[in-house]
Amino acid sequence: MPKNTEFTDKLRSSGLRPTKQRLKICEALFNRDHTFHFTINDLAKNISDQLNEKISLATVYNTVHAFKKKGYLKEISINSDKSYFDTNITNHHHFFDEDTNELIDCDNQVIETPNIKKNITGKKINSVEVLIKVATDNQNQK
Amino acid sequence: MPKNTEFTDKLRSSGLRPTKQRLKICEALFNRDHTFHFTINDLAKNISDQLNEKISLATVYNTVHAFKKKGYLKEISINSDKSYFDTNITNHHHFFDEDTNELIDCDNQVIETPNIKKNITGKKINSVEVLIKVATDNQNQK
DNA sequence: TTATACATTATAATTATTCTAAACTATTGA
DNA sequence: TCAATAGTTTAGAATAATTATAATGTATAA
Repeated sequence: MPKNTEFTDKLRSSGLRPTKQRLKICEALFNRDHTFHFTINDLAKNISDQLNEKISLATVYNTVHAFKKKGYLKEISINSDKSYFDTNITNHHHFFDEDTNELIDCDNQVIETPNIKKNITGKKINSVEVLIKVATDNQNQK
Repeated sequence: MPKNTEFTDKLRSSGLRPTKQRLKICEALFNRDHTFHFTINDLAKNISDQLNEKISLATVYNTVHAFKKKGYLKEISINSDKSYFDTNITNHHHFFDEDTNELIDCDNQVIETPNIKKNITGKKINSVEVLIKVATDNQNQK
């Protein structure tokens, strides 16, 4: 659980100015025991509700994308109507519960990262991710 | 390559009325040698340019979603700013070329479907899909 | 053939996201 | 310490994808 000076260092070390807003966003994202998933709206709401700070939505967008670029966040694509982000930046896989729209992390103990037998010529593999969609047994349409 | 009467049967058998528009959309989607990926805009444009038919965008949306619900199409989520659909409804995996934004199918010969060692209690696995992101070697930010 | 339930359509509404340009602020170095 | 300046924030406008609406049209069952 890093304190604010650690966030300041973290930001500075990656060339981002440690502004008040960015520090608040760091606090909301990284001052936690567990990693989690969020949408930009969730985050903005959380900051205004829990931390009692009003940060412009545009700034939250800017900052989240800046953090993603610096590798502090990952973007996840499950359904296309919203962007989800993940504070767990390790290589890991997901269960997606289609009943509840809940996204659950799981690691290589639960799902073995598959073997890639052939690659695209001249390209480097950046990530290999598995998405498992689950739902309760007795329902078959969305 | 089914002819229109086959599309009529296909639609009727799943409880969808074989309207002029739906048949045109079937033609655009399924009258092909290979499966492919598309956005709804692509499809609407293709129908108006290639097949010389103007179908309301709302109808294309309705129809694509109806086809998805019936299992004639799959939706793919790679990036969140657009919805992609796939006429290949078999269980398969994808390479995503981050340089060109191109999505490439690959089957179980190329990527072995991974073993799931633990599932969510009370849930049924609906799909297991692997997404491999690749890019040219000497570039590391988006 | 007609009634009706389902489809289509143009357009408006909504939603997520990005853009813009002005005001603000962290940093650098005089 | 104090500007200069380059990077940031902001509200609001703009854009783009998608969904809703409500009137018109059409496939189908009786």
